[in-house]
Amino acid sequence: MEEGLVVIPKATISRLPLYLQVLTEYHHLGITLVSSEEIAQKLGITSSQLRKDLSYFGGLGIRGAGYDVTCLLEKIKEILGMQKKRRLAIIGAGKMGTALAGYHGLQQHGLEVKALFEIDKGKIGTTIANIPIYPLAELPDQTVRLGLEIAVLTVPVAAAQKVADLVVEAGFEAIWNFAPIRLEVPDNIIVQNEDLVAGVLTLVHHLSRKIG
Amino acid sequence: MEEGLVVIPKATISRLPLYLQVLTEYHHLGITLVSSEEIAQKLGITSSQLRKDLSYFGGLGIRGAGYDVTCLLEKIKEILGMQKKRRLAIIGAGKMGTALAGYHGLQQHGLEVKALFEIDKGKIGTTIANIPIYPLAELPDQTVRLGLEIAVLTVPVAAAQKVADLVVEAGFEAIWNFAPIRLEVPDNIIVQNEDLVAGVLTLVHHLSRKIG
DNA sequence: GTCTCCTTGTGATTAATTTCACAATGTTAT
DNA sequence: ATAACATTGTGAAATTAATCACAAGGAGAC
Repeated sequence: MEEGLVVIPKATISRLPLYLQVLTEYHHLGITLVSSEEIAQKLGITSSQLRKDLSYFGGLGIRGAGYDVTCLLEKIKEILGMQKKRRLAIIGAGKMGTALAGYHGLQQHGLEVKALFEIDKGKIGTTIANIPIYPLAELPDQTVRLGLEIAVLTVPVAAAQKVADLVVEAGFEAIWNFAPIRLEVPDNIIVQNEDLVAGVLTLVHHLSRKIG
Repeated sequence: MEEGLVVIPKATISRLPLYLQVLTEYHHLGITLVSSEEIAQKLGITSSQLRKDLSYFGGLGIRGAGYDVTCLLEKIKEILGMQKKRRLAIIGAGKMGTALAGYHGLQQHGLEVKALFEIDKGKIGTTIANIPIYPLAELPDQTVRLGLEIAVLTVPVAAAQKVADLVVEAGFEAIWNFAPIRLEVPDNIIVQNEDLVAGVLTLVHHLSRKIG
């Protein structure tokens, strides 16, 4: 299985964060070796799917034994591009912005929240979780000065498109969008939509099939 | 296309919340009729995919004209099981729990947050966004009293499995889990994982392919 | 009413993904 | 060193999903 020649299925990439999650758990428990069957059961998938997924990245396992947890963790981090630290800015210091600013999970995965941006004058100049809050007008300057790459949009839906335009203008490479709207941005800007409502509606759909 | 006989693809179901999102947008703009091509462009999918998806639910469109926005919205809400209101409880009144308690998007989709649960004595007895905070010990009683159905888990990862056990014990039907861990629960309990880290890591992967 | 135009709905086709089944190959015990 | 065993890695088969292409049918003009 030579890398570069083979295209890696989107479906495989989408599962890598899950693998990262359970492997991190095993790592914390001090487990060094794990079989595809164990991981698969934990995730509710088949072991052959896990093995097929991992096979795209070369022979990572040890036949007869399983996978080395540390080794596999490193490999997945590499594939996901997590070796390099990324600098984020949160746009919108409301409830959700505040929650994300204080979320340790980001830091733990190499994601550094360097700045918050707001229009509310009362918040500007203060900090949240030691992260300074700047006026939105400073977005272009601070983007360059701090080397910001990813913009986290936690603004009201009515403002989201306008803020997205500013973010693109300021030179961000990617947007992590929490507003329930499809943003229109140039093709070279990466957008990841984090639609919480979509998630819970999937749950509601299953629930209504279960209990009516 | 007779309903009941045909199985609806999972992929189709997973797109319904997106359709709901853009249709709601059109509805607010006062647009009453929309073509599959318009919706598809907004979502970055093909119009034939949209039409195929909708075809599973019967002839919802008007040939030569498009789809009636209001009518289609109603139908999608029905399919997703959104007609009935659902009662939620947020377990963990930290930053994320607070953010969700004040999030209007839930209310707008028929999801009523009736209670928060905490172990921190300082928070118990107070309210967040007019929602009372109860001690975790009252979970079983309040679940019955308030008719709670969906538990939103916004507790630290170290506590998540234990809290999930309590939630199942208390009689909840479903769990919306924000902790980055795969919960082990009985088969009849619905779990929807909302792993924010997974979302942003997908973004990081794309970013590292783009700029290294 | 008829003709033209437009957009849906869908069978057929192609592509993507998952599962199967087993050969390959490493581990462990003796 | 050899045998018995366990688990990976992977072609082939099966399943699921997306796309194509066009017939069906409703809207609007005149």
